[in-house]
Amino acid sequence: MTVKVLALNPAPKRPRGRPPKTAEQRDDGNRRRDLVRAAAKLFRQHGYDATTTRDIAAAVGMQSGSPFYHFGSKADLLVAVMEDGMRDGLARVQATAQQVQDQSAARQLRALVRTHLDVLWGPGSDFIPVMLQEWRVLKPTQTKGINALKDAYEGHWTPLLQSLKAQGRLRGDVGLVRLFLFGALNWTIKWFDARGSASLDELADAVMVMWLHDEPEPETGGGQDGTV
Amino acid sequence: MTVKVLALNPAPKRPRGRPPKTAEQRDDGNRRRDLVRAAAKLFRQHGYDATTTRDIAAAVGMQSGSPFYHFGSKADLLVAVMEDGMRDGLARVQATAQQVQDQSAARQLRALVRTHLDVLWGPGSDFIPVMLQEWRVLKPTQTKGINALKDAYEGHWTPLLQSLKAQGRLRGDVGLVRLFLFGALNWTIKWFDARGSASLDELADAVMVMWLHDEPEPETGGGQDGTV
DNA sequence: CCTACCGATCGGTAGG
DNA sequence: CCTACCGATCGGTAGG
Repeated sequence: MTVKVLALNPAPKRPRGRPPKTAEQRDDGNRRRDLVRAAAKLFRQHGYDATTTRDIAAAVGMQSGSPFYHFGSKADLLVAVMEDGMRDGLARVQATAQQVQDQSAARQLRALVRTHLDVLWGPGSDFIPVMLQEWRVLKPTQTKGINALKDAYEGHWTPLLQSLKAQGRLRGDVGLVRLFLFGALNWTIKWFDARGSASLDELADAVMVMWLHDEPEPETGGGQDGTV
Repeated sequence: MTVKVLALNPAPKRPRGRPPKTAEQRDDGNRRRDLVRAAAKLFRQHGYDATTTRDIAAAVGMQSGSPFYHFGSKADLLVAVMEDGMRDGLARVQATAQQVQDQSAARQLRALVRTHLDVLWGPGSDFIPVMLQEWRVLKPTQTKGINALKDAYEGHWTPLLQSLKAQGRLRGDVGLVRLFLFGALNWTIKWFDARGSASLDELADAVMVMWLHDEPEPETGGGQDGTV
């Protein structure tokens, strides 16, 4: 049995003050999530500035002032969208990295690329596109926490790119490779149509074909990996 | 002597109503350009929505309502920024393409890439970044003319990419290659710092190193490149 | 979380 | 191109 022993938290065993509406209680934590989800969708469709807090409220059946019961400002809502998105994206990348850790570096990269495309385009993923497109509306103080998540996200890629470069299958400065690779993938939010002709798998394949160079031939007869 | 014989225009030989300030007269056509330039700069810095028509007016020393003497709406100003930017960008790409037409396909591509980076990052080039970032605020009817310019711009790339693919130096579907290549380059508007460590030349070199594959070896025995 | 509301801002216009 | 202004919208708040 794991028992939470967080020193803070005044042990809210029994409800205080608020009438015991169990149905509403159950929703309670979800209302905030509903707002974030609706905000993500609307921000993605129309942009942050063009979306009003009234739009977001209406999308979840609230009155115009009610979002401010959950969030201090419209910008805080945007921060929440980005943070939730990055937290989820990071989890997905971590899961993928673990699943494929025993495979070849090339296969690992393909898996990460595919996961990244899914983070951008999979069902219910408006969060990261919003982050990518609306990054500049936030001030540095507001993006501190998100930056930490982004660093962790990118951290999963660098060693892989380095090992592929060591194998001669990737060329150029690894830092630039990563930036250009993310650029190529992230830019899909400007042109890719999920209902269109190409699939995410085809996109991932194309990336690999374009970027991965042939394995250098072994020097001597029996060399197995390129070096030795 | 070229004499304007435009049937319309009631021949404004002598100034009517307005006092004959010749200096102001000389600026007349430039005021509009001033507005477009100021708009580009401000749109780039703060985004379209966050920039007010008052900001733009102030930037060129006008009163708040005066931009609407030159432009019907704020959106029209954005259209003008994009159109001017694309017209200039297209001219630059055309000039480059002509200058290097006798060089190898690889050199031609490198030249185009470098020019594109200059369109994005050279002095006074806020126009295209604005276009790339604010594309979605315009309705399809407003982007018709710009789309034609974009098609022409991209038209300069496709045959080159095709010939590089035929040489085996570029891999994957040419359409996707172009999209991913533009993506990688355009995404620099999100991270590149013109005052930073890397130069535009280094960026262009990195792109070539990453994307271009080794030339396939000749079929017959005397292989000259990687083998023997 | 709703009701009722404020204060500021902003695109745009009439009229010269 | 300026003066003076309108009308609407919008983020946010008090008070329950």
